[in-house]
Amino acid sequence: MPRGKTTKSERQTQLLKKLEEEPFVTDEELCEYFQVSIQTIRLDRLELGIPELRERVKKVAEKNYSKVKSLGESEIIGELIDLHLNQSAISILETTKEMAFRKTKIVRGHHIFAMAESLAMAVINADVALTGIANMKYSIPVLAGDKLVAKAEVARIRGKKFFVHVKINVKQEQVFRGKFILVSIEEE
Amino acid sequence: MPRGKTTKSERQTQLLKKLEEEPFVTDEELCEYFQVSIQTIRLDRLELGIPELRERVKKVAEKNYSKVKSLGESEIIGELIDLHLNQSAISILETTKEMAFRKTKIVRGHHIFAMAESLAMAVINADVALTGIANMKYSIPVLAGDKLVAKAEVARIRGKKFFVHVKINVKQEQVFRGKFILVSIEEE
DNA sequence: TAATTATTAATACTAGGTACTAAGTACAAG
DNA sequence: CTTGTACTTAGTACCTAGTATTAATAATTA
Repeated sequence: MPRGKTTKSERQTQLLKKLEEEPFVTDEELCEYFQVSIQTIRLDRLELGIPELRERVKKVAEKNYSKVKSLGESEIIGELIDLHLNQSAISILETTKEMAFRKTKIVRGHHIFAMAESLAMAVINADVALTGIANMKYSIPVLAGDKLVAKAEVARIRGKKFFVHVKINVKQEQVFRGKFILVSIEEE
Repeated sequence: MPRGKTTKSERQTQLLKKLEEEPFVTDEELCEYFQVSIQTIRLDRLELGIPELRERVKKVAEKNYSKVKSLGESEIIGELIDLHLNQSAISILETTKEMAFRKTKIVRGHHIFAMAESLAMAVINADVALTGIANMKYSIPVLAGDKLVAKAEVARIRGKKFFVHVKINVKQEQVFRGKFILVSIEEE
């Protein structure tokens, strides 16, 4: 729905909004949408520092590509900063607003669970481990932007079963604790 | 490291591999890498049906953009197919290889947890709910491609606390069960 | 009305291509 | 040795979605 004529600043505000919703729009489509010439759109982009379509597409592609890659590569959520195999490990994770509910900015539980689970697996000296049973408790809600520090400790090893305790803190406060029983699967 | 001269089919095999690893490469960079003319690269791409750089970038961007959007919109993992508010709910989720470990094809625990958690939240008639405590048990590993069916039942409501039981099955076998205690947060 | 701001137009130039034609090179078969 | 075929390179015209710049016109404000 093309707008009727408005002021420059109004148009620029709407332009920003429009591109946030629909970033893959050409100048030509924009100038039809706003009922102005293509040069006006380009001046607006110049003033607002909005890059051209192809740059916008590239940015989205690169951001997501690297995300997918790093997740596939490491298979650990968060950054491993300390590791004593079969004993203990520490990882950190900076939470973002993408991990949280829009309304409350509370980080969704499965992100915290994923961090704990992957750290528990990392600390085990087995090629492949699988979560058997997890008993866990969330204490305080985590907000987007909080920096999580996870500590894993191997409590007991019994054959193929590993008992790992994971605690996650924000600053000095514990926000999660869980007991994982991991079962190693050996290669045939 | 530019290759020494090889055959056409060898080069094309390597080209496919190269672009899978590094999809954001121009023909010019490729022709230097393979030590052939730019036209050869273009003929190769034509024969192999590989689109131009800008199309490749666009594809990656669109794929990931829509993924982020759909995840943000629904905030439920899996497809909700039945819902009796404050009583029970059913959702289904087709697992993919992206959710699994590369080596074993076993689906990572947090995806199963996320499905259960979000279904538990969906069944509650509260604007925003937060996982308090979750006690859970995985029984059988889930393999990439398995179709998960989750059933949630509200066991008890006590003030702001909701006790929800979630069971996830693959065909007739239970692969997960968990008890969630959700706490509703009211608006001020 | 004059000055200022906003908009439109026009032109030259760019990257990273497509599509096409033509010519050159390598190598094995006759 | 020459011919045929596959492969490779070169060159041209054209495309999209722009940038950067200059100039002219329209709208607003002092």
